[in-house]
Amino acid sequence: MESETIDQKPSYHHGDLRVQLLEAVRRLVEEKGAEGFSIAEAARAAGVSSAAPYRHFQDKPEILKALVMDEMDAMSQSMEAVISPHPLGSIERLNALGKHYIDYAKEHPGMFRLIFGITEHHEGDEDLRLRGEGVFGIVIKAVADFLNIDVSDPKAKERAYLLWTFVHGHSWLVIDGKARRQGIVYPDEHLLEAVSNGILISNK
Amino acid sequence: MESETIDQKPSYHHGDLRVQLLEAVRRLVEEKGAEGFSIAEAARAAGVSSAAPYRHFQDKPEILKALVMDEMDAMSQSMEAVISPHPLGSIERLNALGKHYIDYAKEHPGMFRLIFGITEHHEGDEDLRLRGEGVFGIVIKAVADFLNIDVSDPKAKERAYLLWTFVHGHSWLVIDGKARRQGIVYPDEHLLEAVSNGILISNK
DNA sequence: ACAAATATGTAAGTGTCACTTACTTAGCAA
DNA sequence: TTGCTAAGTAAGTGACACTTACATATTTGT
Repeated sequence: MESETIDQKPSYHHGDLRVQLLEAVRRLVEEKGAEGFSIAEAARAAGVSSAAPYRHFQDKPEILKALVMDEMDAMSQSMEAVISPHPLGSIERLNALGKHYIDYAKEHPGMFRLIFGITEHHEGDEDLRLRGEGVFGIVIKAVADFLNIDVSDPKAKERAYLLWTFVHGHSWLVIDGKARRQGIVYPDEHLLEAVSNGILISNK
Repeated sequence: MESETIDQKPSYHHGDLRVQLLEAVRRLVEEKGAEGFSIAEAARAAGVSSAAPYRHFQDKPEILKALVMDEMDAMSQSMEAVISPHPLGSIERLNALGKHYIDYAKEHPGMFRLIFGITEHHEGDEDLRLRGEGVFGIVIKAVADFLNIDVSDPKAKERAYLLWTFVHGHSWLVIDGKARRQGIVYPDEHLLEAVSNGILISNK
């Protein structure tokens, strides 16, 4: 319970601008997409001048990066959370991860596009790469456990990548409306099962 | 041989503006991405004022739509072309389609993002939906032929969709650099084989 | 052949945005 | 208290999407 919207001492200094800007940007990205939001509007939402954000972030890409880093950290945690109820090495663990990815895309399409589509101005960014590795590592681990091989076994990474391409592709096609527009109506669970069956079980 | 860049009669009317604008936009999209190009710059490239494009297109989305429609028509044709050397019902036909999709993404990432990512301002557009259906239909047909079932069999569409999610996801991950940054180095052919094997052959 | 209608161009706006610069204010450390 | 610094502001600059009023070609009807 720090300070919420309650304390409105309209002091010259905002006191919590960085955080509130990121909140505003998150909301705007969700509403208008990563390309549709403007720093100016986020500043208005936070009640400061349009120049104020530049005291906390260099430019637009840097704001987006900060948001993505926060969200990827949260993603790692929520991924761990969704697999925890299922026994180690079970296929349910893997399906839960896939479902989680797809659900996230459906519930937060704007953020999904941002997180898994960013790269434009962040091609060599090590902070982002590491976080990506963290998330992907969870999948590799689950695959390795399921196949009963070591995480360092190249096969684990290869299979994990194949699963990733599916959920990634499916997520995009769903949030872009392309799946529905082509009459694709299979429930996610059905697709996930078909995929893990084809990729992991058939040629185990 | 209509008129090329050769005839430079600087008449008031351009004569070929629509076409040249689309060419300029295609180039700019490839250089700067679908969000990075500007109508103003395309107009400069075509040697006209920044207001001229609005005689041919209502707004930015409409220019992009025109470009996408042209490109999807071309895509249908090139898809037919790449499968034609392989025997009907062969797995090579399918792999050729997948390879073609991935190669297109790699060679024209800007256009790929545009074509397979558009939807922002075109959610209900029937022209685009139909063209998507045309492209997807080619895949469904190839799958049906391979499985020796009718194209109307729901199984054909389902399997085709699974293959689509894979090549779609893989293409995005590759052009976004996420695959390479996570140390994914398998050749496309290897992945394609693993997938068609898992999705189509194992549980044929 | 010629005039009117129409298509296609321009110049000069408007409003918004990203980002900068010069200045101001508040908080903190000495 | 004094001054350094962090974090605001106002007022720009230049680019862009899109509009409006006007200009010039081309086409069409007679």
